[in-house]
Amino acid sequence: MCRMSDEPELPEYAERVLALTENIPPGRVMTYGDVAEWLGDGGPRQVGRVMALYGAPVPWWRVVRSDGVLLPGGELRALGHYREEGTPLREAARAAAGHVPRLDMKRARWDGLPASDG
DNA sequence: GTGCTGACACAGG
DNA sequence: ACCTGTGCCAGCA
Repeated sequence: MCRMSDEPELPEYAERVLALTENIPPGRVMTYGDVAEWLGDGGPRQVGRVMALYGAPVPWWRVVRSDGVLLPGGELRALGHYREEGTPLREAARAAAGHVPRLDMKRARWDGLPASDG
């Protein structure tokens, strides 16, 4: 009822983002924009903020950029999980040259449906 | 209110 | 592969 000022949206929105992040099946990923669109609120930047602030306890590596570029600093950790979960990566011969592999968004992108195989 | 910044997205060079 | 500009939403000085 008499809600004088707006509530802090940090737990509300954050919890939804985190819930969806945990909802993402192994071997699959969602983009920041997809998460925002799936929730029907906020934008990719808000999702990014939530992940940066509260994404620690959740599989944050399953939320990536549309480019498929791994997070700077967490690339090694994320890469370990990807290889562990079998997430489709674009591992070209370049990877051996010292380049960091990117995600194969075409196959790794998840639409939010539990029965979605790809 | 204004301006900058950010785990973003897309188009162009 | 690299950088630039624009659009987007929210937080902060």
